[in-house]
Amino acid sequence: MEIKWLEDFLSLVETHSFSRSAELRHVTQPAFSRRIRALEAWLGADLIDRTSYPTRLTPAGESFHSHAVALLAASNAARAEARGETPLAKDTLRFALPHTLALTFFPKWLASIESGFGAVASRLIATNVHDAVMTLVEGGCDLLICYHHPRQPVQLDPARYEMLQLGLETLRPYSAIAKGAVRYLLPGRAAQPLPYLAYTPNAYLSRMADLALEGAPKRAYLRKVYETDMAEGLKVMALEGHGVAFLPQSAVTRELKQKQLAAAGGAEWAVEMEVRIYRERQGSTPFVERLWRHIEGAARPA
Amino acid sequence: MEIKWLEDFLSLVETHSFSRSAELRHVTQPAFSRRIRALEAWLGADLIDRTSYPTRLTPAGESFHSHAVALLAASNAARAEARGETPLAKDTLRFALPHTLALTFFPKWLASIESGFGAVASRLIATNVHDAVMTLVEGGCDLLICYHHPRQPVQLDPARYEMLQLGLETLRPYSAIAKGAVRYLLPGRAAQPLPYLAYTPNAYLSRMADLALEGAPKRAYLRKVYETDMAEGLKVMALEGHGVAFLPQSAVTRELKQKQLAAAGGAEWAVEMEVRIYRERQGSTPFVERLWRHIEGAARPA
DNA sequence: CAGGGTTATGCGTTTTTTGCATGACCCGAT
DNA sequence: ATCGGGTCATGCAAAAAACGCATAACCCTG
Repeated sequence: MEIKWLEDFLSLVETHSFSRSAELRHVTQPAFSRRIRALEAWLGADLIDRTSYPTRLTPAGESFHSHAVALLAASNAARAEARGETPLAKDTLRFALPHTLALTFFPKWLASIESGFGAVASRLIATNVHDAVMTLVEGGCDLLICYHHPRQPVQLDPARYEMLQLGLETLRPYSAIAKGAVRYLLPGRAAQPLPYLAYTPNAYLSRMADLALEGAPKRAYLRKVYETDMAEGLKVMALEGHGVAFLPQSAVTRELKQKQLAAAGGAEWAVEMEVRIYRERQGSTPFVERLWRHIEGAARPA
Repeated sequence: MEIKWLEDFLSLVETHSFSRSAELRHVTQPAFSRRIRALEAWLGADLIDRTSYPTRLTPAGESFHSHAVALLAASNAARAEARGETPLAKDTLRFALPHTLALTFFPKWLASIESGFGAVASRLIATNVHDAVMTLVEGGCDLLICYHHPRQPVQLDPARYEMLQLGLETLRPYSAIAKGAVRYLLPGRAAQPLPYLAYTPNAYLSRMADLALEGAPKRAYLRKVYETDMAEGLKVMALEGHGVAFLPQSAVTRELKQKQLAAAGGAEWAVEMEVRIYRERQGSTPFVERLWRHIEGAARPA
């Protein structure tokens, strides 16, 4: 049995879809399907009821879920200890965030929390949205902060995970400024499409950018010239004038003020996302509990 | 990471030898060595100090040992539950024994224990000596009963595992009876070697039979005609007159009485082994504790 | 009962693991 | 000091496993 299979299974429990999980786990759907079957064969019991869609867990799958979480947590703990990683100082919070939020939203948000709550020792795990969700599920973090959009919902069972909205974030197209004017402007022309700095398809913001393009009243003429999975990677390319990139507003506030970047289109090209924070309902330490109450209080009036 | 690697590691902890564990785990030494390295690579820390022989555990290896045991126990428990295996009735003892002892020694021994102690509900896991030892190490059983000989010691740390001697067992060569006399008699003749019913090399008793042959004053002339890893398998072949087999005395008491088998040589061809019972010092249930005390009392006067 | 979306299967290819042969090394004995 | 038996590591070719692609089988919805 491979530990990898447990991660596969947990991803499948979140998405309820073989093809979606396969994508998120960076394998093809047949390979993913076979890995789940291998896990089932090893277990000697079916985990998934495939007779309908969306797939459901069998009772065995239901009961195995908690075991899988515990096994992964134990294996991670064993590894951490073997590596001699210093255990976290007491009351250090473990946050999991997608890269972009870690670089833009998080520092300011933490400062605002600390101003009312007091200092918070924290460890930050920056990955992509899916892995951050997996980290929460596996117990690798106390709190998860990520984007949310109705068309690309984060799959976390509300019965198990509690959620608060921390704010809103607008994703818009930006471009460098040349001679005092924005260099590229949507929608572009069919004869001369704009160079497009895109997210890799597996990135959460890739789907958001697609939504923005689909939702706009006009069709955009774009020619993909670059791909990466981090907003910051697109930003530096945009700053160099390589093209148009959809970026979260909070990632570009400084560049806008310094007139290095400008919106490459009006509000019709924008998509609004929530920024959410999640925690597991069960098993919070008193410290997490107290902080959660504070966030709740700070968020509600807003 | 593969669960298999954890079993490899536990075997290595027992034997302190890559080559010996490789043999016991049914892979070649290079493959075994690489699997241990793979485990170390995954962990990010060395487990084994290879600078001297016998190999020692590094501090990381020392600390990982208990984690590995716990992980294996958890994975086995998860599997058992997923298969819907009914949990053992309360106070059911789990015994691990090599096949031969399960068929010969155990029934009588258990009866003698029950006569003084009262009924004991038990589940018996019959495998080979090495896997039985692994079962104890992994927490898959409460009690381990196996052979012991100074030249082929069972590698269990006395600090962790408590031991009692249950009795002695003599391994001797036997052969079918033809026309009132033993059919094959050691040492045989160089010109006409005796047909030999042998244990497969990985069997514990294979080594014991070798010791018997080495320790005898005369060289034996044998021609291997059959191999299997269970004494009972050799016995049925011997009964059919296929040759000479080294068998534990307790396996042949009935056949000797019924004059179907006879010793194929005198006491000079015999090897005496202990029958031992082991348990983990820590974590015994009160019931195991009570039974252990009883065995102790029954064993000491003998 | 079509059509889009989902999981399973067949097959050729790639990657990984294994076994064998051999090298490097340690240790005790001559 | 060096030899010899035994140990673990490494190079390489063969075997096994996993993967991706194409496609079939299937389910749900309109």
